[in-house]
Amino acid sequence: MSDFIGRYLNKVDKKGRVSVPASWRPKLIGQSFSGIIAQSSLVERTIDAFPKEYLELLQSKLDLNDPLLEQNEYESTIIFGGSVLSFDNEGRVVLPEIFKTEADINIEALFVGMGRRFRIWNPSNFSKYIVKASTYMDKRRKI
Amino acid sequence: MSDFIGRYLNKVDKKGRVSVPASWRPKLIGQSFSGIIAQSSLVERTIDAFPKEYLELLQSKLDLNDPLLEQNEYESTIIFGGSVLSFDNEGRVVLPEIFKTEADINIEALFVGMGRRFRIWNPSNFSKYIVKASTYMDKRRKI
DNA sequence: TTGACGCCCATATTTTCCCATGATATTACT
DNA sequence: AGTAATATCATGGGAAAATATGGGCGTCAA
Repeated sequence: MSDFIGRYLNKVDKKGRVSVPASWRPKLIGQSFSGIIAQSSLVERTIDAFPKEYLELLQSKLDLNDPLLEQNEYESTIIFGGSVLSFDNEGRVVLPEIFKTEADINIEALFVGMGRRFRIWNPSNFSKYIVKASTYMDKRRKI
Repeated sequence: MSDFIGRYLNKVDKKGRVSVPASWRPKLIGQSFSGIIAQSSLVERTIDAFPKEYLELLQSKLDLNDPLLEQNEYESTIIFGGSVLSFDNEGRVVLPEIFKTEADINIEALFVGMGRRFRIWNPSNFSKYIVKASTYMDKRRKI
């Protein structure tokens, strides 16, 4: 049901490789492609990541809005800041340079589950974020 | 209805393992996963824990919303960004390092039932909490 | 020819599995 | 009832398996 749960801290080696949590891999392995779709988050300093199927889900939503853009939208999602990162034999992906700078990930990468997708964080950026998120949720609870 | 009732004090061994109270285990065993979902409490110095089913309930609620909404972002990070702790053959779980520091649980773990969920406390923190809570209730009664 | 990348192998570390022990509670039997 | 046999559970530790990590080498392309 929920694909990505939990929090995993892994190291980024000098080649830029990082292990994707083993328990998540089965959900990222398809017949056409094994790996993740990633893009710099538009709202936070982090990488948004998800399986290819999730992209297709988003796509079909967009299609409802404007069927004529079908082809365009799909491609633009990938081309603008989106990357296809495929696994090596050990279940790692290579983080492109742009993510390392935009999300500030160099030594350690924190994988954080969000249900249908996940994020990859610089651990200290995540600490700040979690404070923000908690505060928000706390306020909400009290309404 | 109320799944988790009672208090149990168990030991944490040097590997970080702790037995989950045997009487609770049946409620934490599913066909795909056996164990608990845990997260640092936002409001107290303790661990909040619950069955995975509870998560799936939340997921189906979230699915009704637009996956791109920011509100979802905070929610799903809090909810799914916790930890997945699965049972070993003896019904124990391993407490990740982060809990040991954030909830201050190292030698003993006190399991406290809260109905649908339960909490795992450092026993002395729980004592303080109880004092605080009862004082609060006491004041309220006098109003 | 340098570097990025895919592929392969080696090792370290972590996690899981399996079995043993002791304590406590439960049941059976006389 | 009193005592012995049995079951349940918490706990501990060693061994095996899985995972994360690090590095080498050949290929391809700029």
